[in-house]
Order: sequence, then structure tokens, then C-alpha cells
Amino acid sequence: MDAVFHALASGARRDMLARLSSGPLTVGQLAAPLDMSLAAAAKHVQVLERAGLLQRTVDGRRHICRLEAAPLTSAREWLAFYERHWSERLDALDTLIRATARPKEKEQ
Amino acid sequence: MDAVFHALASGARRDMLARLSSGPLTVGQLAAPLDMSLAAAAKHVQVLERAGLLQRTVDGRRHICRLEAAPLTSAREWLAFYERHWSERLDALDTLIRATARPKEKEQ
DNA sequence: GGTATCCTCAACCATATGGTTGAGGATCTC
DNA sequence: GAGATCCTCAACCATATGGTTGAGGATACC
Repeated sequence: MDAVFHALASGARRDMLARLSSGPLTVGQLAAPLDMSLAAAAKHVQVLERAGLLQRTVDGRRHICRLEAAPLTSAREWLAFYERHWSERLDALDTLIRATARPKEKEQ
Repeated sequence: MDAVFHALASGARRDMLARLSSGPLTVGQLAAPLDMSLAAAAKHVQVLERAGLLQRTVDGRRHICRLEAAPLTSAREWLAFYERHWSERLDALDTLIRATARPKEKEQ
């Protein structure tokens, strides 16, 4: 989980994942639009790979990368859980506001 | 977005958010169960605060912290988008497998 | 007023991170 | 075989991160 969130905490890496969602790309293709050296981009690919978000297959001298979205599920579930708590809390607040507002309406 | 994912990329900070989902806590209460100094835990609180995931109000000498789950929404939406791509891709693969499997059944 | 409590702040340290460059292995192309 | 291409690796550097300790400000308590 640490690894997944850490991998996502970089715009460059999220950009890579975004482009991979349209289909497999080589390391060079992933690196091209980024404003950094190939070696630096390759390190980002490694981070994604270690987080399980990217799978690599070697095809001759090219390394083909494809998105592996499975680890995103547990991350999304974690987020959804606390988001739910939050909206429940908002609902409770809403109920409270309505409950305290009603009597005042009667007073007026 | 960077800040949110970075804040979530630490077990200690996710633990803080988890306990905050049950209600407000002071910095001291957040720090207590963690195996580190108060000052170190207070730094984690700062990271959560800067990511907008935690709101602080000062009550005398105590600092009351409450969960602010709104930034989680955009993070979850980002994840859900790529998860969707992934399941669509799985569906496409499933369709492909069924399409190629049918003729073979006829051959047998 | 004196002391305990809660917390921040600053200084410091070790290590991790994110970038660079240069060298080179493996593969394709001619 | 020669050269270009794709990529990794190692070394290096600057800065960020995550922890520590010690000092101290503000507040609460007796």
C-alpha cells in the first residue's frame, strides 16, 4: 500500500500510467514527453514496477510496459471507506441542522 | 494531488486518518499509539494538514484535529478512472477469449 | 506564583529521493 | 563487421524526508 501511494505521488508517474491506459509503451516512449533524461524516466518506471502498477516484458532491445491496474483496487477501496465515513458525517450534520432548525421555524 | 498521495504513502499517517474517522483527536492522542516521539508525530500531522486532509483548531494548549476527507474524492476519482479502463480491458479480453473459443468448440 | 502539561520550533543526523553524466550490454540494421 | 538504437547500470550530487534531542511558549492546575 505504501508503495502504491508513493508511486502515485508524482505527476510524472501518474502521467506514465495515464498514457499506458491507452495501450503498451516502451520505456523510451514513456520517457519522451517528460522533461528529463532517459535514465531518470527509467527510474520512475522502476518505481511503478516495484509498486506492481506496471508490468514489463523484454522484446529484443526494447522493454514493453503495460498497465497493471489491480493494485489500484485496494487503494481505491481504502479511499472509498474514509470518503464514506465523511459523507455519513455530513448526513449526520445535515440531520442535526434540520432538527435544530425546525423548532426555530415554529418560534417565528 | 501530489500532496494527497504523498500524505497517504505512510502507514503512520493512514493510521492517523483512520482514527480520526471516529472523531476529533488532539495531536497528543494521535501521537500516543505510534512508536516515535511527539515531535515526529507532529510532523506527520503537518503533512496531513498541508495536504488538506486534516483541519486543526487550537483549544487552549491543545490542538484539536479533525478529518477533512474532501481531497480524498479527487484522488479516488483518479484511481477509479484507471480501474475502469482496466476492467474494460478485462472485458474486452474476455470477449476475445469467448470469440476465439467458440469456433474451436465447433471443430471438436 | 510555581509547576505540570501540550505542543511547536530549531538544530542536527542518517538515509532516501530525484536528477545528472558517462560507460557499456544487447539488439537491430545496413 | 560496423554503427546506430534502446536501455540498464554505477557513480555522483543536491535536496527532501523522517527521525532524534533540547529549549521554550502558552495554558491549566494547585
